[in-house]
Amino acid sequence: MPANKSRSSAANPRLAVLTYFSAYASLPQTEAEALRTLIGRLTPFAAGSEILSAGALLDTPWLVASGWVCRATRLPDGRRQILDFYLPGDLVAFSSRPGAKAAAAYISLTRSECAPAGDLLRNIQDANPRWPVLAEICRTQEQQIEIRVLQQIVRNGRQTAYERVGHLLLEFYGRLRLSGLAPEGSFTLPLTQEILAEAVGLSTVHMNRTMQHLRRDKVIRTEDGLVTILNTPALLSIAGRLGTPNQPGALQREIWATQDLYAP
Amino acid sequence: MPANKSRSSAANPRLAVLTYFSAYASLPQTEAEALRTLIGRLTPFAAGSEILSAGALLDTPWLVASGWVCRATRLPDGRRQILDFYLPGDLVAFSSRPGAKAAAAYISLTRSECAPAGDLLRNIQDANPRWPVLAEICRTQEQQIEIRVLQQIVRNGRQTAYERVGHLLLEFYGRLRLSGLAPEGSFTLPLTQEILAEAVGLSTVHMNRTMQHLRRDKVIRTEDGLVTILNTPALLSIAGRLGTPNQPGALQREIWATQDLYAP
DNA sequence: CGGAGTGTTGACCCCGTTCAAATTTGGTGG
DNA sequence: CCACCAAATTTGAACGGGGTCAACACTCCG
Repeated sequence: MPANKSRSSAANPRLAVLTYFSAYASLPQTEAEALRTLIGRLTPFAAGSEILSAGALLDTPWLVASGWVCRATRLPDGRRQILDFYLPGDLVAFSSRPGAKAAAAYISLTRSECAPAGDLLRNIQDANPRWPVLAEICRTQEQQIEIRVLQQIVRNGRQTAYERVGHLLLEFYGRLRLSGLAPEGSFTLPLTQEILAEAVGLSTVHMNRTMQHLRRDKVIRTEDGLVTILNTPALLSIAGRLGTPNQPGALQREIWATQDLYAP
Repeated sequence: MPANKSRSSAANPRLAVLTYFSAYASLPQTEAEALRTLIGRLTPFAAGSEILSAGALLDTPWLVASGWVCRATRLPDGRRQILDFYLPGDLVAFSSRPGAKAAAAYISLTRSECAPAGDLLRNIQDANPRWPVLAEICRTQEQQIEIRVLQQIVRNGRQTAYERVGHLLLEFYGRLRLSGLAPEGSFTLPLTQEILAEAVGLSTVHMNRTMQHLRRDKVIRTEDGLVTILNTPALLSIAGRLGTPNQPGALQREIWATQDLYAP
């Protein structure tokens, strides 16, 4: 197949951030401008490079403008566990808790561009923040990170390979949609299957077979680096086991209900 | 065997809290007294009762004085994943982030006694806290919770059953030692194997077999509800795969090094 | 053209699940 | 103190999900 490598939406890496932030709340003039200056100067990171190492003070946060970043831990025997992902619009190494330290290393999985977000950190730590809406968004992001981390536990602890991969793809889709990076049910996935496997606790080989399984079931399609979701209800059901409504009420509020998690 | 059921160190449930807190920092007079008043009035929770439900505002934190508490999520098909544990001395439903919501339900696994810790929350949210040392300890606890949650991901994602159980027991041991509840290498484990399995992502049956395995290898001993660690180096090696030093340097700082995590 | 990185496939096997049933433990009331 | 029952632990047998170890194909790049 010929090179259709519009691999990144690199047209304007800043657009994703703006779309993402205004998906959460409409920014007043001042704050929109503050955000735009913030992402005015971007720092590039090479694929595989460490943005912040484990144990470091979380006093130099970043805002991802393009590329994919993660938090990861390595076991003594060399195996790696990816803990969570940071996509364009996300805050990296950001903690409003003063004196907080990185519990794991932050690593840029692809080439990426990030903006130093120290201003956002200082803004949120102030009792009367200059940019209240931005502060609110930062707080929401911190909450979302916690939810994602807990979901990662459930994924790795209680779900089958098929369900894990489905849930992860759904997470990516839902998040990228907020920043306009997943138009028409498809998004660019610039990660190797090995990396996906490291996130979801599978071997590379089985990761590959599981994706094939999802393709065979016509739930997704993949071409080049593009993932297209063909059957959203099916994917939802796979990700959340919602196909089997055994327990009647009272469970919708649980975090495990994936549906409206990314629709603020 | 005759009833040797000194099941709980219920002699004085407050002692554990005090031991625990002074393990982190020596409290000045005022703060020690503040802590003692705080745990003056304890609220009992029944085994299995919900302390705070998922989605609720985290504005009513608790301090565990006795018993075991956890955070847990239930999947639509009824299976449960335990996310993390809270032992005597630990803060439950505590978040310094204003407006934070419970990402999962808090549940008392055993009968427990907790002290309302709203004062500690207000103390830490103040820019100039009345009790600086207590504030520091609360912050440390928040950091520890994050580390534990990430470790839980690695456990469920990358470790075998044998390693998971070993690591979890080691975590319990290390934490209980800080509050004086694990004298002479043994501690009371008031949880059923089903609950342990729900934490570590195993079936109840296999949880049972794995504990037998650990006993057979003379790593631990269990009698009644008491767990005794017979071979600490072996347990450390199992928990952290430290038996195979494949990767030379630079990894000690990773959070996965379990050794000194609970020796502040 | 060669080599590294990634995706794909096949064969084999073991770790952990599932489903039962048996056994032990603990609690409760007679 | 014993009978009784529910909960928890333990055991067995059979199955299958996922890991491991190869080899191979493809693309990208120097």
